[in-house]
Amino acid sequence: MTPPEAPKDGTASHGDMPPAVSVCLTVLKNRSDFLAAARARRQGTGAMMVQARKRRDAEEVPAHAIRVGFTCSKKVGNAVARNRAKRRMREVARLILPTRGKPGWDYVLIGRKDATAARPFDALQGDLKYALKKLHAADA
RNA sequence: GCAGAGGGCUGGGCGGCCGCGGGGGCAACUCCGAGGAAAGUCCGGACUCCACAAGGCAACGGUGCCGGGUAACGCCCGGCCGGGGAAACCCGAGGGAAAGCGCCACAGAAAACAAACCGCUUUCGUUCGCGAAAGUCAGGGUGAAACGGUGGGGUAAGAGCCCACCGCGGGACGGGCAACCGGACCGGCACGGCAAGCCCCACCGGGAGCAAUGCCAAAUAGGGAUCGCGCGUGAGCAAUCACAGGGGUGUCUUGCCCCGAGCAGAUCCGGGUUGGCAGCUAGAGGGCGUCCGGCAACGGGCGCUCAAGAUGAAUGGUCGUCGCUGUCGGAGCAAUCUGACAGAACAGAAUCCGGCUUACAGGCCCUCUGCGCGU
Repeated sequence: MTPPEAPKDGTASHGDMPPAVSVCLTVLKNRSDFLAAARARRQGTGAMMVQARKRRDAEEVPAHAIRVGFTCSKKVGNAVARNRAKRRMREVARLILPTRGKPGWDYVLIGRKDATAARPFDALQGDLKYALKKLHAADA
């Protein structure tokens, strides 16, 4: 039931696209970045928790970059379950963040037991969009 | 066909769209990219560091029928013995109990070497209920286990006291590489079990691990406290050499190395980094075919072919379709056909190999045993 929707999603995103400069997504690797994000705003949804932080100018990261990290603790399940949850979140982030994310921000997506792996993909995308809207609104 | 036994394989296929990691390339692009257990981290190795080697002794840990295979093993194969099963086949920590110590609950008279509760027999006594002494272990009862079992002779009653058979112990000799098997003959029979209690014997084992280890870069510190060692002799202008001394691996011997007038050693406290590259994937390598040796595990030859290397950690996300299974509905005598919905396990490389163990939806194949049916 989704294939007709897929192109529509693509065209819709063209409108929102910010100037092409900022489309680079990088991955968070340092523990300190994760800790900083954890102290900032958070928004829970059905299938995941999203943390977002606007970086300070002093940090030595390109100002327009959008950075994203993924966390699945052992509570999510065994290695197979954790990997699957991370992959789905990574895919969702790849589709949504270049258009809906804000340059200069760090995002951390946290997986939930069963929910992250089982939620329909459309709904998972919706969750992230919703969370971003709430987080950005709270900042403004 | 039914019941049972053993072994092996597989672990959805195809196609869109969008991605990720690594190699090659200036680029376009192109090639490769999870498992049978990748798991538990239980054994065995390779590799690296701890400076290193030989022998003796001691300790600790492991292994434990025999032979073979292997780089090695606690693994695998073949065999032996014991036990279970009608059979195929399965199970067994399976060296030593006359080196020593220890233990053997409950029950029972008695649990390890000496003993006699009930009972049986004889003699004596008797208040005729029975009591005492002696003989005895066949019968009873207990137990996981009780001076071997059955029958006969024998006797006061009994007992390997004697005899036959079975069992047991020793055993010339024969077979086998061996575990072990057979066994003439001899012995009236003695010598209980537990070694997954200590132990003895044989064999094996140094420790730690890829966060090993090496290089580069940055940053911080060139900290503080306590303890301990040392200031030697000879030669030489000196570098240095020799000796004494100190230290080093459980210890000793032999040997070796380091220190040897400094800014070194140990412990604790405090602070900082926990980035990049190498190690890092081609090796006892996997697969297919074929030939040779071997009962087999396995070994050897030839030909072709294959190839993850990540590090907040790639190897995917999503959709369609086919196949499989189940439920419900429809058609059909039935096999079957068809529609809708649902389900599809255990599980994710982390230096690399050989094993073991554990988890696992569904499906497929081979061999053997017994019974039934047909020809």
